[in-house]
Amino acid sequence: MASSHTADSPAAADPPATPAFSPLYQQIKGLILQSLETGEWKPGEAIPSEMELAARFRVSQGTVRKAIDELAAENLVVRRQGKGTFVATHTEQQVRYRFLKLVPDSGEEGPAQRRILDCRRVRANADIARALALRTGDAVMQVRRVLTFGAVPTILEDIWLPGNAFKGLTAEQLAAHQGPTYALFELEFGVRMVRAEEKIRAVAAETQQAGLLAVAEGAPLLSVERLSFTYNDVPMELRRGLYRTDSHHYRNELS
Amino acid sequence: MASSHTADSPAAADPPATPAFSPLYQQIKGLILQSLETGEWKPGEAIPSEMELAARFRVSQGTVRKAIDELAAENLVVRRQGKGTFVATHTEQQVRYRFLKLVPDSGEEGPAQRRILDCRRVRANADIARALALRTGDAVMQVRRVLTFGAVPTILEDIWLPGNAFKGLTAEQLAAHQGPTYALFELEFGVRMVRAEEKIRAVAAETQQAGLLAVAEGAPLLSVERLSFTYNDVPMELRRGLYRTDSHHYRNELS
DNA sequence: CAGTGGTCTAGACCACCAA
DNA sequence: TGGTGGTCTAGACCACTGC
Repeated sequence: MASSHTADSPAAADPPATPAFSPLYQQIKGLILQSLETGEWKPGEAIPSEMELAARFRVSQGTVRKAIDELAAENLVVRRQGKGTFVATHTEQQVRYRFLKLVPDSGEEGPAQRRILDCRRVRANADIARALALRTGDAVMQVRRVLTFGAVPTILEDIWLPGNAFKGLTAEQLAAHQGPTYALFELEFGVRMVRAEEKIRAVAAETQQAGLLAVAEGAPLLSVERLSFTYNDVPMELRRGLYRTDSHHYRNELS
Repeated sequence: MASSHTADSPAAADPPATPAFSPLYQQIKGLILQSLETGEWKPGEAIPSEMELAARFRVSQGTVRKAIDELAAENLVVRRQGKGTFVATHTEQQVRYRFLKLVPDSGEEGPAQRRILDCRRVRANADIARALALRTGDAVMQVRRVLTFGAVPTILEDIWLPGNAFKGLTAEQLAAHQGPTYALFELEFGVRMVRAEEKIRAVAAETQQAGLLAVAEGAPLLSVERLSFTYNDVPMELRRGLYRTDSHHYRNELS
C-alpha cells in the first residue's frame, strides 16, 4: 500500500522524499483551531467535550486530549476540571492584562485611569503598513492615550489598528469601556489577540512626551513596541508604549 | 470530618481529610528532580530511558512520560528522539545564551568580546544578601565586566554570587572561558541556573557607566536586574546589567 | 538490527462541579 | 447523580538514531 498514513502529500510524484509526517493529534489541533478562527465557538464559551470531539473526528479521547493540551499551553483555550474547556478571552481571565508586564515596585496596583488623547482614521505610513502587513496608504485607526496609576501618569501609548477590522472605533467607546482594551476588541470587533512580540529599549523623553508623562525632557523612559497577532499569526495591532519606570518595572520570567 | 483540606498541617491529628492529593506523575517528577539535584546524572548526560525509570519506580511508561514532559517543558531536560533524554545544560544547547534577550536590531550577532574589570571577594550588603538569601556581611564574589559586540561596548554587568558555592572564581578563569558564563558555572562549580526573574527599567547613565559604555553621561540605558535560581528555587546569582539599546533591543514574546 | 522517544488506542477509575 | 476534565495503565505500532 505504499505510503498513506501521512495524511499529507496529495498526489506527490514518485518519491515523496519527506512525507511531512504529521501526527494525528496535530491534525486534530489544526481542525479545532479552524473552528476557533471561524468563530464556531466564541470567546468565553465552552467547546465540545473531549468525548464529543473524539467522536466527531473519529479518534480516541487521548488524541483529542493531546491536541487540547497544546492549545491550552498556548493560552488559546482554558481547561476547567468538572466544567469543560473554554475559549480563552481577555475579558475576565484569571489574570487580567495578560500582556501588560509593568508592575509596581511594591504593593498592589489600583485600577488604571485612562485618558484618550486621540482616536482617528489615518493613512498608514511605510513602517506601520509593513508591521501590520498592509500597504502604505491603507486606512488605519490611530489611538493615543495615557494611563495613570494613582495620580501618576505612567504609560503613554500610540496604537495602530487595521482600518478594515476596526471600522467605527471611537474615543468615546475606548473611554467608556472598563477592563483590558483587548476585551473591547473581542466584544466589539471580534478580534482576539493571541500572541505578541515586544521590542524594548531605553529612550530619552522628547518634549511632548515629557509633558504628557510629567517628567523632565530627556528623562529615561522604557520604550515598548508591541506587535500583537490573532490566529494564524496575522498581525492586528501595533503599539508603541512609553513607560515611566521610576516606581514601576517591567517584569519578565526566564526559563 | 471538620476542616483541613488545605494541604498543609504536617501532622494533623486523626483525620488526614485531604491527603493533599498529588498525582503519581507529580511524585515521579519529584523523584527525578531529586536525582537531578543530587547530581546522579550530570548536565549533558542521558538520564535512564523511560522504560528503565518506569521499572525503577514501578509505574507505567506513560506515567514516567508525563513526568518527563513537564521537566522538558521547564527546560530542565531535553528529549531527543531515538537517542534519549538528556540533562539540560547551558554549554552547547541549541540556543546558547538562553537568558540573554538582547538582540541586534538587524542582522546576525557576532561573538561577544568580554572584558573583566573586576572579580573579587567582598561582604554582601543588605540588598545583595536579601536577594541571595544570605546574611548581611556574608562573603560574596563580585564581578564586573563589559561585553562588546562588533567594537561597540554594549553591556556593563555587575554580578554577585554566593561566596560559598563560588569559592576560587578568578578573573582569569572568566576571561579564558569561551561561551556562556553559565556554562562555566556548571563545569567549574556544579551550579546549574534553571530559571530567572528580571526587572527592567530605563535609567540615565552615570558618569562611570557612561565612560565604560562610551555614551554620554545621562544617556538612556536599559537596566536589567536578574535573579537566577538553581533547583528548588534557591537564588544563586544576582546580576545588574546596563544595556545600550541604540542598535540592539530586548526581545520578548508574550502569549 | 535493537533501543530510544513519539503516537495512538481502549478502558478503568478519580476529582471536581452542578443540578 | 451524571458529566467534565484528570490520571493511570497496558499494549501496539511508528519514527529516528546508531551500531
